[in-house]
Amino acid sequence: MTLKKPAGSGGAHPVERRIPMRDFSKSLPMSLLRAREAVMKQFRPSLRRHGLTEQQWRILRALAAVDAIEVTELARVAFLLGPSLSRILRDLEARQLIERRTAKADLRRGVVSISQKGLKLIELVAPTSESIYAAITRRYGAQKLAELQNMLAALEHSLAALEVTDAEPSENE
Amino acid sequence: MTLKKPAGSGGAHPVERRIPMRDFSKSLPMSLLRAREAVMKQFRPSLRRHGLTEQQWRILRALAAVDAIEVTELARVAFLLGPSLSRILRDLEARQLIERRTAKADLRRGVVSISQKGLKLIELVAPTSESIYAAITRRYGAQKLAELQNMLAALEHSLAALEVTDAEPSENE
DNA sequence: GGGATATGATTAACATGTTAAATTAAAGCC
DNA sequence: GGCTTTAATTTAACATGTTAATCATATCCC
Repeated sequence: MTLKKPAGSGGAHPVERRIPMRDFSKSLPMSLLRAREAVMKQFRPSLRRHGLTEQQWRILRALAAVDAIEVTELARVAFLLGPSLSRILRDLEARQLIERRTAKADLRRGVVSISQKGLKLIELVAPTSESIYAAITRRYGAQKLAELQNMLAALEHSLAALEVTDAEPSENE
Repeated sequence: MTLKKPAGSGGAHPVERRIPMRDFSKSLPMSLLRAREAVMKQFRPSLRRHGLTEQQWRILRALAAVDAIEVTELARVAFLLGPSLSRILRDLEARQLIERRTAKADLRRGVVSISQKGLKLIELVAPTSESIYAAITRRYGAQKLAELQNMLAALEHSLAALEVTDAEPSENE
């Protein structure tokens, strides 16, 4: 709280503050960030024990749900940018958790699938993961959780319409 | 969609799939991640035009609201881990957007404040930022937005109780 | 069918996330 | 008062986020 000035406590020139702006910590991006971090904090230790990062786990899970998938589509599903995905796939392939080939019809496209070893790893991690998810659901309430996810989806949908409203007001080039 | 196998299309051994798990893309972490990304996508172009990242902007905003603040407290408020904050403060100081000193009472503690130059930058960015936030609020609905934030805060609070329920079920000791 | 253009994927470069280790200063203890 | 322990911050090391550039292949189009 303390809003007093040090009154010449360091030699540097103290500054007048107070620019009218929304309370920073209550902004929507911060609310979403904190909420997500609170959730992921529950999962990370278990993933880490199995040598997986959050993103690697997302990829393996996405792959476990299909027979094979193209890299671009995988990026969309796992919500990763191309460069991140590219690096992670390189590592997962080196660990033999996934397998890759190229599409016969279009040599530019890569096709990825999970390996037997990858499936075994998923089977090892999934029970704990599901258990944590269940605990969260119990704690917060299944009903409320569903409602929250609806509201999040609605938010996403709302903003898809705006889409990068570019251009500065005062910076006429 | 297509769930058929390539039937010997690459030489590698195709794999039996289907491990029973929640639909990955509908998980809470993914919902929160996508929602946040949809929001930040609106802000990033403007910040970028002013040479700021999302995190740098968080720090400057936090600093603009106080006269001075200790590094640890700043990390808490801006929701950044120590190492990230340490690097960013180094850069912001080099750009003369902030000023640092050490607490007289405890030489371990760093004290940070925003500079005049930093304040000017904030004044330059804030209008666009506020305008974007207003547009989001209009689009989604102020009422709904408030409710969403309440639910996010409640989620955070719920999970604070759980706090890292460690220990694997099948990995005794 | 060959050159311009577009697309899928990767690489490059820099910023941050994440955990562990190192560094420096305080506090506690005897 | 010196020694151990604790605390604040930074550094180290590696993984990912983010944008731009590169590379290879496809597609267009004349």
